[in-house]
Amino acid sequence: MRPAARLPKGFRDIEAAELRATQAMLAAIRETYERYGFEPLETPAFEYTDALGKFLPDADRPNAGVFSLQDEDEQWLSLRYDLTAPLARFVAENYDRLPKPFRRFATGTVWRNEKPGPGRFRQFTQFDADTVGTESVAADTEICMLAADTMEAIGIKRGEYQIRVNNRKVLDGVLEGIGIDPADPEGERRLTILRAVDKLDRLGAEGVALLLGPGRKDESGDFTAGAGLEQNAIEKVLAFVASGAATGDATLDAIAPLVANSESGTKGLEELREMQSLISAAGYDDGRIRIDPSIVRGLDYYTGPVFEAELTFEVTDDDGRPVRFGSVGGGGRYDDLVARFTGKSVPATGFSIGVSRLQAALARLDRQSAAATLGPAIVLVMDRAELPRYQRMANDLRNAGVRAEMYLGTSGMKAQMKYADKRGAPCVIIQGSNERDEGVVQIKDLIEGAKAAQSIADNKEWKESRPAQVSVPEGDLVEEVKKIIARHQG
RNA sequence: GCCGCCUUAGCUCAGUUGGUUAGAGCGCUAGAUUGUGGAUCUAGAGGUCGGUGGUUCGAAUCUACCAGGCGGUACCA
Repeated sequence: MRPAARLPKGFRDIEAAELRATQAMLAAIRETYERYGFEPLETPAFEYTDALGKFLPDADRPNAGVFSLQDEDEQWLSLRYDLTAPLARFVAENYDRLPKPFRRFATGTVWRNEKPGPGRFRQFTQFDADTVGTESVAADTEICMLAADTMEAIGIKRGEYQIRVNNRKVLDGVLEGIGIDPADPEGERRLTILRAVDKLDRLGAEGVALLLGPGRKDESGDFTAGAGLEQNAIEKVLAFVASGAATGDATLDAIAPLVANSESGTKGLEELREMQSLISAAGYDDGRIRIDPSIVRGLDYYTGPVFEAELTFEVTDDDGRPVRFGSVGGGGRYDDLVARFTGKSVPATGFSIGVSRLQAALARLDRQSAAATLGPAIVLVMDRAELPRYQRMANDLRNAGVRAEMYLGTSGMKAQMKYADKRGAPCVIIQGSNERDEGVVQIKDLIEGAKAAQSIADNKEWKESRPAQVSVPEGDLVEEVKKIIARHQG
């Protein structure tokens, strides 16, 4: 039986135009990260599963969320699901020789074995920057500024994005205030609360209130268990989440009374105040970076500041319905990740851009950075006996830095013209026996030709007028082709 | 994982109360046009109607299960 030619679920092929746009975006991000002084680092796609911390509890098998396989020595390997866990492994393994703080950026493919959805795939690209080895919130602030600069570097205008900042310690302070111990190792409830608050933008305050309390039934009738908080506890959490004000300082003042009785909350508030003063000193308090108590992040390894990059414009799908892309980047401080390996706490903070998701959002906006790239100039094969001659023309063009190819198929001239059209060729080079005898080549500008065609309805006229076609001496071929390309690259 | 909706040609979709050989537009291929991508006209290729069972004299149509897709929700360490 023949295998079906089919793409695995949740994966996708990426073709030329998108690939070029991706490369352009990666280059812009990289340039920004380099400018902040981060160094590139590449780690492999696979890590030992235990290094990723991905074994199922109480089982000898990796978590279902990661793609895993067993090596010949029966050790479990998993494809990385983010770039942070491999960084922690790298730092732990090379700790002594690395400069501290250690600052690196990394980009690459990550894999998650989860249910795919629109804009959510099982393989995608992230671009991370992290600073490892300092507790200073200056490092966190800088990461936020980096995130803002990066958004602008890839063509998102000021005002179209926002970097939102909060602090887990403040949140813990609020939880303490309602009788939840954040340090409780059985902190299921804390995580449930975090995740509930994380859904604020999607479900609204009423939805979150249900998730904090008895639970919520969604529109399909499915029920989600809640955190089981008392009514006044729910109100306290929601009050905190809603305490965002017009300015960072006003927000901080609004938060202050809510965490005044908590040591952790007070510490977090101090950190936020320090960040706020650094942010405004750098001028990023103009809306680029904002303190927002509703940002919590669903992951539980964050220990201090957390950030999210959001797009503030609406994106619609092909049917005009609004699409929720969620955050296009996020991060925060994770002071305990390296300690998993060394036992020694190493403070770290970082940010990850979801390149694929960001690009999908930009594509919806029709804002792909790279315009349609011109195809190669095509040398038509009019006479197969003269292949070497055509080959030489293509070579001359290539040596002059012009993308060119000789038609490599075996079809006739009409098909060759169609091929050139489909390839987006700026022009074709035609030399049949007539031209060869005269020592000339015909060069047809396909883009001008297409424009001219719009005003020609009659086929005879279309053929005879040969729009946008010139005859030049063979020696002028390269120069003429360059002229045509220059005209269309403007 | 759970809930709901959907699946007919490469794409977008028609298809009567279940009734002969399942259609259209676009796209594709070829010709009209001995050496010119467009336009026009003509012809052609392309379908086990998502799969497998069931009901029926007869199923694209009804039904059960499965797969895939979409949406919601959960999970996303």
